[in-house]
Amino acid sequence: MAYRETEKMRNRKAEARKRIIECTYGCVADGGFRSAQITRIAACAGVATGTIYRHFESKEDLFAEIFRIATQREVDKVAEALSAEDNAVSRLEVALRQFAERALRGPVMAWSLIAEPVDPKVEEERLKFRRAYAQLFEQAIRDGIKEGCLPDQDARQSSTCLVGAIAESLVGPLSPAQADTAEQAETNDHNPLVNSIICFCMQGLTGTRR
Amino acid sequence: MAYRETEKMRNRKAEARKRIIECTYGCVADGGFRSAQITRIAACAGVATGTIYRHFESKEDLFAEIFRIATQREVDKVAEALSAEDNAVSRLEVALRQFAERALRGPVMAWSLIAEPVDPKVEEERLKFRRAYAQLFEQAIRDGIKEGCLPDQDARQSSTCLVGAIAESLVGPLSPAQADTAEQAETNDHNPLVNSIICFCMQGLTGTRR
DNA sequence: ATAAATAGTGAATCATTATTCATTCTTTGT
DNA sequence: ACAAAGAATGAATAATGATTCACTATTTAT
Repeated sequence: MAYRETEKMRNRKAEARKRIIECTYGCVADGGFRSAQITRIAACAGVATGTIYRHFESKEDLFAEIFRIATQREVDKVAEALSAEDNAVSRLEVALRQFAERALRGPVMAWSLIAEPVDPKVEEERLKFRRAYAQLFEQAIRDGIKEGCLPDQDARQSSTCLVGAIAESLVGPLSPAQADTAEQAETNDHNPLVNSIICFCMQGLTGTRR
Repeated sequence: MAYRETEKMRNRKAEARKRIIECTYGCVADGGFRSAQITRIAACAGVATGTIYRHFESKEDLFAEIFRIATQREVDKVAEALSAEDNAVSRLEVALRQFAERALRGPVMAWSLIAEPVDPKVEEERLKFRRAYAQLFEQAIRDGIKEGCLPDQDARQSSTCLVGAIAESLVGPLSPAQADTAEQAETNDHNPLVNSIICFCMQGLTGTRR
């Protein structure tokens, strides 16, 4: 025997892998999954196209991983907002605002995560992503019901509606055609758009029954 | 001169066009846009692939038209529900139910219209489609505010949230993986899913302020 | 230094479909 | 019947971009 993988090599490979991931992330944040071709990613990462395939089974797998990473960041932020020491209604409100404002701040990535057409494996991740959000909200809603600050309701269904209402409200402002409009939001953190969305959502949660 | 387009020919061409549209509609309703390849559509319509291009500029154009037609049907149904003689709140509730129930009854088409990845030109139609719904709801909300049965609110924003909440709630049940679950709905018109969605939405609209 | 083992390369290949266009078939008016 | 005009055909082409793989380079242990 002559060659055996050594620490040094392992590190180098890990770095290359990391670089590929970062470049893919960058490409997606910049122009969506559509614009992230293997050739471009490879060039950006300073490796040959073939090298990508030493680190990932396929483009779909790479994309799925990028999606997971990007998603995790967002979900973590919302989870953080929901774990504050406060009543459920306030926590939900802060979390919803976090969700919407972050999306408006990174519109291309948000659009990719929410609405860009993607391949099946990535779409699968998207469903998980949405469910992850919904589950966080769902738990908070249950808390709220227990605390008595929310009326009894189908927590799962309400959480799904929350995700939908926010996502839909953002699709317009986020769609590539209107990136400029969204950019304004970057400099304006008292965004009336966000306020209206949250108003509807909070009413949906807290409103009295007819 | 020897040949000039005659009524008979115009009819025949119109029929061919109609047949192409119907077959495309059928393919989409059956397996989504993805499964509607030109070859298959042509075979189904009993014409050569080239013939498709005598009637439509491109596949995208054909799809965009199909999308418009399918959409119009749905939007019309909602518009109908909203034009009833009743107060705005009741009309909105009936319309929302119409929207959701029709989607569950034709899950593949609904999925294609709401969530299937499609090409840019078709995606454009989708945005219009969603806006068309939103506009209908928006007007009804304005009516409701005027009538006094809805509290003052940003009608446009609320309507967008309505569309989002419903669409999101349906994406899970509609996604191709779960076509079977949706089929149950076909035989069960007292669907609890629909009721929960509508409950949230109506609260979002009517709820008291905190 | 040498050889075994693995890593990296990138031009060539493959796969998928939409689209074209040279050709054939139909219709129409004389 | 004939020829002009247009309609229909579908095999061939084009375009795109992911993936492969024969080859070169590098690393390691002796």
